[in-house]
Amino acid sequence: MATGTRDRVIDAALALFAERGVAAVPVTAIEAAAGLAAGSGAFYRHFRNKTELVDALVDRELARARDRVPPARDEAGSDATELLVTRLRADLDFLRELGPLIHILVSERRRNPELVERLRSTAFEASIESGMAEVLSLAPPRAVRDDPEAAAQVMLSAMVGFFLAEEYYGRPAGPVSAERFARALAALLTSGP
Amino acid sequence: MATGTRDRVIDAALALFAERGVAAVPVTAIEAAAGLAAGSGAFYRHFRNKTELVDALVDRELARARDRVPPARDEAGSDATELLVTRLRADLDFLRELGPLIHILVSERRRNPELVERLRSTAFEASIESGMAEVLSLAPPRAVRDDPEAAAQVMLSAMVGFFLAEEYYGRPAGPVSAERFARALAALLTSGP
DNA sequence: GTCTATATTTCGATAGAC
DNA sequence: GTCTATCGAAATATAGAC
Repeated sequence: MATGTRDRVIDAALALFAERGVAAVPVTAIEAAAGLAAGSGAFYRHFRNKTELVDALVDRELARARDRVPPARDEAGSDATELLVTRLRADLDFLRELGPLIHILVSERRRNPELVERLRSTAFEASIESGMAEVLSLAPPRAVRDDPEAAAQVMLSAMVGFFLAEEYYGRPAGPVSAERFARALAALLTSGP
Repeated sequence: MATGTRDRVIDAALALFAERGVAAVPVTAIEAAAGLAAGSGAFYRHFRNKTELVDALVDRELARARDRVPPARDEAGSDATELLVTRLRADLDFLRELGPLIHILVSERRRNPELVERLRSTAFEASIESGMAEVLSLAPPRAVRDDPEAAAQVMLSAMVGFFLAEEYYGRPAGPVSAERFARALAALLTSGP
């Protein structure tokens, strides 16, 4: 596999970086995990250095995230809360898929301020906007109607906070499962019966 | 200053670790930032190695966080939402104070699973419990009464998520200020007029 | 493209003078 | 306790055979 190795290196690095952090993973460890001889410079046939690998990795994973098709919605016969729960479940799955990339982006944020700004001004703002539209379409309570933008950020922040606690603590941090969390959040954001 | 240097080293390391991550900061950089000659082993008169420094740093900062006295509440004449906003403001200030420590704990979580568990089983669970008590005492809407534990975790997760977005993006990530965020969250969790 | 081998740099850690 | 000096280990990166 001529060009397949490059992707194997990225795959190996993605897992190692997410686990230990970029700075703590030597190139030799990446080589080993990618099935190359550790200590051979084989890595350098594919990337000039570790920095360039990080860039390529982030580019590839962000593109992958962008291209991900949102699952088709089956809304028939559901009430507002139920619809929102479905969305929140999908959001959490998405975050979980992106988990390794997120850890890397966080640990590399100081070395890549332009990337941070790109994410903020596109992904973040788009999330708020779409969250606002969603929540407004679902018979929201007064608190949501009063400031839909802030309510959308509450929704987004809560999901991110839950996801990160899950990641940090290894498993659900408390007695509240993801499903129960999503239901509680959805119930707060919709009037319900 | 005999023992003062030790604390200066910890202070310097706290800032550097939070900024770049523990693994990426060499001992020489810590020495320089603490006013010692970079490359001299002066560091090793105070700590056996970097691992021991991390332990001492985390211990010191966690003790500092535990000893922090919560600001006295002045509740007279406030309604439920207002009381909760006050609490959320204080929570966010607390998180901001702990910012550097939080980054270090996150980046070191794989190397210190016992510490992670200690945090989960004390700080996390205590936060949920006290959040649940607080939110139940404030004329909550039906969604909160249905599952107060989950509602408390929504509150905690939202605050953590907001705080982390602020930290990651450098400043408020979107058009919603901390104050506006706290108001929206408090309004969702209380019936309010 | 991958290997063995190695040059080079950086970092962790210690010895000994002051 | 801090310094200069330095050793040894580990990591980055290159050279050249296959």
